[in-house]
Amino acid sequence: MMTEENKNDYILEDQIGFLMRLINQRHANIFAAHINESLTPTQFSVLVKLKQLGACSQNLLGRKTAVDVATIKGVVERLNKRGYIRTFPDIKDKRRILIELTEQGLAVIEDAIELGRKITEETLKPLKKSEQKILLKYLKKIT
Amino acid sequence: MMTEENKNDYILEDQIGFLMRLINQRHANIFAAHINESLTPTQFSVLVKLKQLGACSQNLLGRKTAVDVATIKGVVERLNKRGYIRTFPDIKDKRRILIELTEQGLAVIEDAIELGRKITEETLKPLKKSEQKILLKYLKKIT
DNA sequence: AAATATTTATTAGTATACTAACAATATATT
DNA sequence: AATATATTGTTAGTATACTAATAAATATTT
Repeated sequence: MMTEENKNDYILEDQIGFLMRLINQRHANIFAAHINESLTPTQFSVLVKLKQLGACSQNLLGRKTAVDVATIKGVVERLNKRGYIRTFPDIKDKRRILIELTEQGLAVIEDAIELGRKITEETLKPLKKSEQKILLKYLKKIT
Repeated sequence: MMTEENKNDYILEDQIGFLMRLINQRHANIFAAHINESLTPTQFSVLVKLKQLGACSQNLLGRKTAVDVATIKGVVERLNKRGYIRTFPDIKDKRRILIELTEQGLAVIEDAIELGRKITEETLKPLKKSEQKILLKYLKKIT
């Protein structure tokens, strides 16, 4: 039987979902403080992946960065408008829009990646190196 | 000096920020699968905290749930429209709007909390109980 | 008491993040 | 070849989540 005590022991601050939201907020702050070119974390991820993949479809880019099809459209639109990427039609598949980094986009993301290392480092700073490894290992398991 | 290899070893999938986004997505899916009353995680947090605090200002409620002032307004508006909370003016401080759970809201959140336990459990399921404790401990440290 | 600063709530604007419905194209099946 | 299925991209709608500017009320300082 459920006692009064049991009923009241739901501590919001101990729940993984709530904790993740707090950490996301802290990470977003650290991110914004480091990144000069005012990229969002999502835009950063998309540019990193685009550098790694080379020219690819909007759809694939979204899948590789875990950005859904409706969201990737706006992200690509804004990065395009700012001159970091360009788009062109795929001749072999008329459904597709191909996307690639511009020279400027490449320069921006190469700089940003170096800042990205610092962002990760600062986010994990409260933990020892050994603890950081364990944390990342466990986080990957619940992905 | 930075070698070619060093330059290319930025693995997006190993970064805390990217991992958190993936886990948030998985958690949101688990959350939506369990919660009947179609609450969002944010709405859930707000109702849990409101139950715990009792009547309080919109501003305090936002601070206690880490929802900023601009966002809490919409959250409160929607919960109000659905009849889960009611608002009334604070006589002692005319700036404030006080908020409290309705009977319906209390019933909804009491049910939802039981589901919340299962949501946390399922999110952490890939880890052993001992690993879960360590993960939460480390996550709290980087909050 | 008057001036200053802080707190609370609102509004407008931007950027994710998702669902659902849709159209166009490509692929697989019969 | 014709039909059915799957993929790609777009659009509309909802809900966070944030910044910055504003207004009203309260608290603090002088």
